[in-house]
Amino acid sequence: MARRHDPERRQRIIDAAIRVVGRGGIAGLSHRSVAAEADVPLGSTTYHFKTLDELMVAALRQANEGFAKAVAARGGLEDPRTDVATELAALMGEWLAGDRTGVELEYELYLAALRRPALRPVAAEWCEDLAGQLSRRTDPVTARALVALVDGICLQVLLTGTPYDETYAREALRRVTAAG
Amino acid sequence: MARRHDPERRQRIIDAAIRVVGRGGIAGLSHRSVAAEADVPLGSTTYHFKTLDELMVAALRQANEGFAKAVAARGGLEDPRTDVATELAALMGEWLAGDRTGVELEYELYLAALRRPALRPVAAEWCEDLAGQLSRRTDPVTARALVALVDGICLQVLLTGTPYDETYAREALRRVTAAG
DNA sequence: ATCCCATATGTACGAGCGTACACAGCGGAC
DNA sequence: GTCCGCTGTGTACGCTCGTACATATGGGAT
Repeated sequence: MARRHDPERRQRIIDAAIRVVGRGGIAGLSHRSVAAEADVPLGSTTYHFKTLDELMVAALRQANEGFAKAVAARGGLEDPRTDVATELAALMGEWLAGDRTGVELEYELYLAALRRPALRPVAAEWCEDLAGQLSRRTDPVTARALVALVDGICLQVLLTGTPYDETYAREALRRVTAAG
Repeated sequence: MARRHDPERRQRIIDAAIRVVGRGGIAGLSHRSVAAEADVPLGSTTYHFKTLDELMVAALRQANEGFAKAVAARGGLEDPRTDVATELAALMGEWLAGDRTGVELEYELYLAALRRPALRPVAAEWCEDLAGQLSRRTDPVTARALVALVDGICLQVLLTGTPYDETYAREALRRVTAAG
């Protein structure tokens, strides 16, 4: 049999789950499909994650961390010389530019919190993390509003198929940043 | 056997689908569950709706119409004496106030467009309808931004479990309405 | 009166699912 | 060295699902 006490086993399963959701959506997520993708036996997935909710929590948390790292790496949100609205609009453009796969995956896990209370704390983390980054440049209320607007704009692009309009996004974000 | 050529049959199935999604989410939607809810045989649902996507399109469209009617009935968006931001914030408060069932149902069908291209035109209709109503009071760009912000604020309430803060929503909406 | 077809129905099939459970083997406790 | 428990594995059960299909029937067209 395969080696025991594989410390990477759990991580391999999470990575596989993310690939499965990216390819076929949450609808295609099952203990079996993840096991096949990760090339581990069925019992291994059910052992490490009793329920699919648990697996989704781990996958969403990992996706969030990846996004946060990508934002931090870009660094524009910390540079006081850049305009927050411009920077956010550019960030969205970059995110939405490539194929839909990446952003679709993250939003699908994020939106799954609508019906799965277990995911809500992780979804809240995402909002708070982004709002926290923005709080270095604006007040908390504005930061929160910006996060909501970013979410709304991305969603409309993804849900309606409308192409992303960076100029429009920048203008809308700029209005929110303009204090009371 | 039951009577033939029942003209209400199709409508009964759509109504049942909406109740099923409201109760158990899209995950619980199947030809069988809808057939049971509508008290029709299985073959009836598969006959009228070859795929579940078709059924979801019909359900989302009906839900959208219900929402549009509710907004129109409130009427505040047409009264030039009211503030658009205040009116929208109040509308959201009303919508989010009761149990989550109604708004959860509509958002779940709406968000399903992320992965189901068949739903995107209907999701786009929803955005355009609301933006159209708002266009009587503001320019089209502002209207579009308001719709995005409304979506974002509602989502964050629903996804994170945060209680709705009408004062905050009104302030954020007000900033967007303030012309550039 | 006859025919045709959209509508309506019941049943059966194969696939995939979560779950449960018995068993295997490693590693630390003692 | 012995034992125990956590990690890992394979298999089988019962269920629900979409789909296909043979069949029934009513009403409009001819």
